[in-house]
Amino acid sequence: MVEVAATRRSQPERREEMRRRLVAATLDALADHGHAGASLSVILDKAGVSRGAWAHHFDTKAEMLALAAEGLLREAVASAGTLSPAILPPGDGPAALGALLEQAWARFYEGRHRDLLFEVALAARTDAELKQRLAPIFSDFITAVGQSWGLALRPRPGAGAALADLMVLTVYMLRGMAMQELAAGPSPDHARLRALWAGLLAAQISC
Amino acid sequence: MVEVAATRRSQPERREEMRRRLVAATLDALADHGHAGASLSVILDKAGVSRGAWAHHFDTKAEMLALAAEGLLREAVASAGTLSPAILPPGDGPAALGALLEQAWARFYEGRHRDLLFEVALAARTDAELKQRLAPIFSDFITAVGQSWGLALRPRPGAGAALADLMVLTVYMLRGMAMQELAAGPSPDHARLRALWAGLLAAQISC
DNA sequence: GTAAAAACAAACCAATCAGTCTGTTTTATA
DNA sequence: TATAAAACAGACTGATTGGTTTGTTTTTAC
Repeated sequence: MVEVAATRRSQPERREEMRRRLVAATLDALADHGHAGASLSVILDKAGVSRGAWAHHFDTKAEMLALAAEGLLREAVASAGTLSPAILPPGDGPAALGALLEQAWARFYEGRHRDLLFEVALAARTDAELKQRLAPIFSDFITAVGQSWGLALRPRPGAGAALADLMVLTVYMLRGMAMQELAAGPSPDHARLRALWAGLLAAQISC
Repeated sequence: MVEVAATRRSQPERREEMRRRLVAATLDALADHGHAGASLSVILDKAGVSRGAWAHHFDTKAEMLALAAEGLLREAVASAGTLSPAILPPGDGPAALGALLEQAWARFYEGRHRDLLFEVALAARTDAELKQRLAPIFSDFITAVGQSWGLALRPRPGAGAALADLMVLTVYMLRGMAMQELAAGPSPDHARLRALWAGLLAAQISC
């Protein structure tokens, strides 16, 4: 009889991995079924975790959801801070700005990440506790975009708009476009519209 | 004993009014509690309608929700078509465009209407049947904005961007801003940012 | 090695979910 | 005015919800 060596793990290891699995499964359930469909049973199935084990690590579903949402948004804030400087090709304005837009689009406003962002924002709307925890992170995201994307950019001499403001407007536009794709499906026009936006920005920004 | 004269109503009247009440209550519940919290019981409480009466008029909650969402969006499409021409003050560009933006903002992207728009869009994401019914209306909205807002506007001679595209970008920007307010609360910067965008538009558009 | 604590499993619970069933009231038809 | 049909009310149903309870396995501390 072969005895499979039960991988012995310390309790901190166990605890951390279990909580990580549960939080990940919460986001998976949110992405797959939306806030309304992400029941505890669905989440636990995805995590492969029993109800009893779950209860040992979290008091309520709301607490677990809040933790998952906070993690998602904090990562987005951190990611926003590292977006622009590295990827901007030097020289020609519209193309470089276009590349920045495409990076932001792909990172935040397509696919699963976009879906989660919207699900979490909407969930917070009607849940005071969740809203209180998430609202400041949403604000941080905009602040991060405004402050850090401008690092590799310079306003053109005669430009009437501050760099930070232009970057915030850009993010808002991408978000609205993302919502359109979420609701109506992807549109072939959108890549062209992003390039058009980059061109308008280039009149204000040099890089 | 006073006999209150029971207001006699025809069956078509009854039917129509009951369905109208139920659809209105569905939107109220959606606005107040979100998709996840808008249970049939909540909706029926708001409507003041019994379960039996409801069942006589709708087969499923999903069907009623779809009808409510369709109505909401079709009204928005119609409203988008009548937005610009009447309200634009003639003459000076940035101010007129600013007024257009503020109109659009107030009509679509503030308060209850904004909340419902987002709730409905997100609900459709994970509900294939609902998505199939709503997606074309979301597309119609963008088409309507692109086509009709340009009626009172003219591109400036040297402008590189089509009017319709600029209007669509504008709506996307407003939407993204709306989502920020939904998630993080209203921001005093946003009115300024809208005016800033109106100024940038004025470089491309004369009116 | 042994006792305590942490981790885990699964049966269980009251409340609520969407939807149905049965019977009553109101309107329409003849 | 009698009969049928539509409108309505409220009790009821099985499934599912978030959460609890009881008992077992694994890790830790002595």
